[in-house]
Amino acid sequence: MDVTLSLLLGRIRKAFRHQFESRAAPWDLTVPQFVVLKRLWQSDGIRTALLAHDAGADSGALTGILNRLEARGLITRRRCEEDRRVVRIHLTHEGRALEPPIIALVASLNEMALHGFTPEERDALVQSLYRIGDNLGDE
Amino acid sequence: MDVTLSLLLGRIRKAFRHQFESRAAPWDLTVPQFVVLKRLWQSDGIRTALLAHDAGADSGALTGILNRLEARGLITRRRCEEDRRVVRIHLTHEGRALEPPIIALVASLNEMALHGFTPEERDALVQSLYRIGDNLGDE
DNA sequence: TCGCTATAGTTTGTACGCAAACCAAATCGG
DNA sequence: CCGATTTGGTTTGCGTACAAACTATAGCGA
Repeated sequence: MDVTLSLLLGRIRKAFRHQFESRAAPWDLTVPQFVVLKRLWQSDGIRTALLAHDAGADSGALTGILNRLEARGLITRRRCEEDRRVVRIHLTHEGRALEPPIIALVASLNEMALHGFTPEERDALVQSLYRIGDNLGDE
Repeated sequence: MDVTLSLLLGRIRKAFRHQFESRAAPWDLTVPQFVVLKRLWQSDGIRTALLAHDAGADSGALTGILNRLEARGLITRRRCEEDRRVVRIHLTHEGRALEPPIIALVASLNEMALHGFTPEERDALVQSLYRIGDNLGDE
């Protein structure tokens, strides 16, 4: 086990991103942008801080991602009236329209990644990954 | 399994990096810098392209990493005499001296990540990760 | 030998990840 | 009610990842 684990994860991450970006080329989406949109598809109009947390990005990085998504007309920013420090992110019609094809794309990508795994193996893998996260103080 | 797998891997990656960088703080090393040094500890004097490949970075990113390691006196660049396009990377005394503490650090970090795993579970996990890499066209 | 092409690295431009500095709005204590 | 602190986001600076353009050197064929 000299693979250092992080090298292994890094290779998978790279392969995953490469597959995603080549398949998502028609929409010109990066993985982080997808993760942000995915969270918005679940609940539109959430605030920046929650979106950043759930998407696994810090607020600094999220600002740039949101700028690009906004420039492309996929989302809009709206100041919250009750608390004017808060910005709420809303999907546009175009942003919402991406959900079906992109979700299907990612589902097939996950299927590709786990091709040949039995349900038990998949479950064991996911459990192992959760355990590692816990061990490393994921929080 | 809506976790998208990539989110799970991303969280682990982040936790791993956080742990590494806090423990490696005395040496001020990033994970990519560590991976490059690790490869050099195995075989000093290899060429840039091989180093980039084995460290999982492209040559473009490696240039920056090597610049920083060189500026800190951990490595030196040397033009190859037979083929003057090639640059060979050599460890300095300081760079070589980092090996024992950093290797020990990473070993304990891997141990932390896999705490509570039986040898069989560890093996199954590593095999699963290799299979995923293959499925995604790791190459 | 001359031009063509391939190869090794560096440079450049975009997109993040992360931490720290910053600004504006809200809240708290006296 | 006012100053200090806290909170929500943006900006900035550094370190990659990745792709594309560029430079220098090598090797190849006519």
